[in-house]
Amino acid sequence: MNLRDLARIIGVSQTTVSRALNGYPEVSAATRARIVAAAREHNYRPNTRAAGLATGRSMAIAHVFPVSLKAEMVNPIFNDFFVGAAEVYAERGYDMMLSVIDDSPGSRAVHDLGARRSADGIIFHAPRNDRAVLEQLRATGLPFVVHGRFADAAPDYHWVDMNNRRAFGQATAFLADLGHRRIALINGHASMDFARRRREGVFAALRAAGIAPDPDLVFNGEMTEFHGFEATCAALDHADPPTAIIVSSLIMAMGVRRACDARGLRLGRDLSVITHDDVMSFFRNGGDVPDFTSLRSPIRDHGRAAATLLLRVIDDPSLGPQNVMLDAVFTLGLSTGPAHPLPRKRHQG
Amino acid sequence: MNLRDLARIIGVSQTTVSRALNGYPEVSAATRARIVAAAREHNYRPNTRAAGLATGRSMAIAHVFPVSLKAEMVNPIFNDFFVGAAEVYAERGYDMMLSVIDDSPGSRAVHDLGARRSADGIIFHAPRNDRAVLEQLRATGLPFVVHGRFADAAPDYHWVDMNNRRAFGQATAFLADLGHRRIALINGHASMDFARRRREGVFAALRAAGIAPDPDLVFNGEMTEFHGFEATCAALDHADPPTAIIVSSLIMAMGVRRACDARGLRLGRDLSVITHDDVMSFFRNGGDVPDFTSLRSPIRDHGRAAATLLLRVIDDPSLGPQNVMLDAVFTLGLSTGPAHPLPRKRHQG
DNA sequence: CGAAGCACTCAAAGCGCTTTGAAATGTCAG
DNA sequence: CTGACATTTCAAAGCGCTTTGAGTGCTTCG
Repeated sequence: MNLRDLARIIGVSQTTVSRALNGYPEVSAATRARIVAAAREHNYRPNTRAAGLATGRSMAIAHVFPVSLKAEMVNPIFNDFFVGAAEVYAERGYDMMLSVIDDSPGSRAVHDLGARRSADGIIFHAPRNDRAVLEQLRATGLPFVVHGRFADAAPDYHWVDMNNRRAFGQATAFLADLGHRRIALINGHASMDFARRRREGVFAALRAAGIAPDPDLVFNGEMTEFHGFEATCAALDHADPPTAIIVSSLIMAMGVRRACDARGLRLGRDLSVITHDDVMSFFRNGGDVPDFTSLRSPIRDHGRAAATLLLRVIDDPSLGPQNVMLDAVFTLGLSTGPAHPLPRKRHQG
Repeated sequence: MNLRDLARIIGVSQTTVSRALNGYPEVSAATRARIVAAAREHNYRPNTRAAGLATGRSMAIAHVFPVSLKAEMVNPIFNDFFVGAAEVYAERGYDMMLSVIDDSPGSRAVHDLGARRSADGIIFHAPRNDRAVLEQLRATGLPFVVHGRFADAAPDYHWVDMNNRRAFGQATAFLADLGHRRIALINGHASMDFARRRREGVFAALRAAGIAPDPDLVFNGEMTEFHGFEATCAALDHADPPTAIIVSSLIMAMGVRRACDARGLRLGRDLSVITHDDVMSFFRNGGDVPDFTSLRSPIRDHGRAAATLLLRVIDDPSLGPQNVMLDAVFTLGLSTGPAHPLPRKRHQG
């Protein structure tokens, strides 16, 4: 059932049907009602591709992951992000596309995204410290919103991010106030922008507290439970082990907990842990009282914010660079307490 | 840069350019080389919508989640599934769309998916025991592959699923052989088809071992760490508690482990646990030796299998119903051992 | 009463591509 | 040299929609 057939059945022109269904005013109420009824009866839906070709808009948003970070796409935070974004799109009739694209220097993949015109806008995920991609994005001519930020690039593009520096600085200061002097950071890959900002936040707060940051206590790696476990073991095996650990995700924190269990350490007493918590639907940080003291930043809100911003920019391309900075909420749980130095390792003492 | 401009620049007709770029044989090698070079030089990419309108194919696949199971979309297994499917699509030039659609009885959302023609095929996720949706899918006229199965419907549609009955029966038999008589099952929502099949597998194997299934030991709920934790607590509080637990996902198993830790029980000695393991990138089941005895079924393979099947069906719509049944691999870990009845609860003894 | 204005409707052009059917060119046997 | 045939190229139609510019039939006003 297409527009022509429907118009023929009703006995009016295609123009009138199109106008009636798209809410234009030049159609009498009676005609409109007749057309709407017929469209419903015949289950008519405009062909997306044809409408897109005619209007120049495809009513789809591309969510793009650089292939260099394909591993990131399996990060479950994106599910909540997607759900948040999808809610916004659904209200406005947009479809959502997922693309893993080659972002290496010689690649045309980002450019093609624009040239092929299959989406009206881009949400770019998980930027590394590589601003070349930013130029590629600009060259597409499509509006885009970056989830996260490019390091060392002027913030003259649209982005949605959390305030990593502030959140991790706050956590560090809190631990320092509790008397902790040896504070480890279990972080994502060093090439990720958020990881860099988080480390900076921790280091700055350490210095402010008169503590010299120790690079040995920073552990970079994939944001997996396994990495959380291994990094914790490594930290505890250090000659001068930490009494507190700041963790970049709840999933890694579960690995931290497992490592503590394995060594008979109790969270909040033998070892203080603060974790960033994306507040994903699939992981709850304990029940009424959170297990972990945490920096909460609901990732679904990030998805909503990014999608909302992108649609705004699509509606009004003249808009100057829009930056949305979401603050994490510091939430006290059971995993932190005053510093109790761990017994030195046996071979040390 | 569009086809017309490009053709004008090169000095040939649009037809020739189109044919040259799409690999048709009616173009001389010399002309083709000239055209390909020019296309590359001018960064030409065909407009997806226009090509789609002309060919009737949109080169996109829709991954559909019923809104009644929006909660399911945040299940991290889908990330690995997406990545697997995306790999297949990338090879063939397909885009991937994500849709959460209203699958309630009166809704036209599934129908619209077909009528709007924005995708060439559908992968339908996480079916409930509701075959009305199956009819809606058929009515779209689009090829579709179901990830999972509809209960109580003839398998006369394309699906990809794991052999839930067999896997969970195998796990149950294994535990029974170790002397366990009280075996609990921590499962997904009862309305999910896979949950039903898994329970059937467990019950059948119990009966085969001469054990009467106890519905009290079946716990349905969301596949979250939290549900794993709570169900384990509930199971252990039972008057006649289980000595073994079969768990439907590794994430829930992490909740089981947490509950054991909280009660001072050791996995594999005080309580045997077998978990289904989707082998997601984000969770590793221990290191070289798996922590949990598990039924492994790499979800990325499911994604690849479903996408491959769908493209096959798109290429050849006359294909009869194709069913891909993936078997889980039973992997021995450290979480199982011979039955040791737990001490009865105090108020009982 | 005729011109002007209004409300409504329509035919046709165009979005950028693919594909059909025809034309131009080249090749070769007779 | 001609006709038959293969090769290469092209103009034009069409995919299903939106939108422009042009009507059509009424009402209203000078």
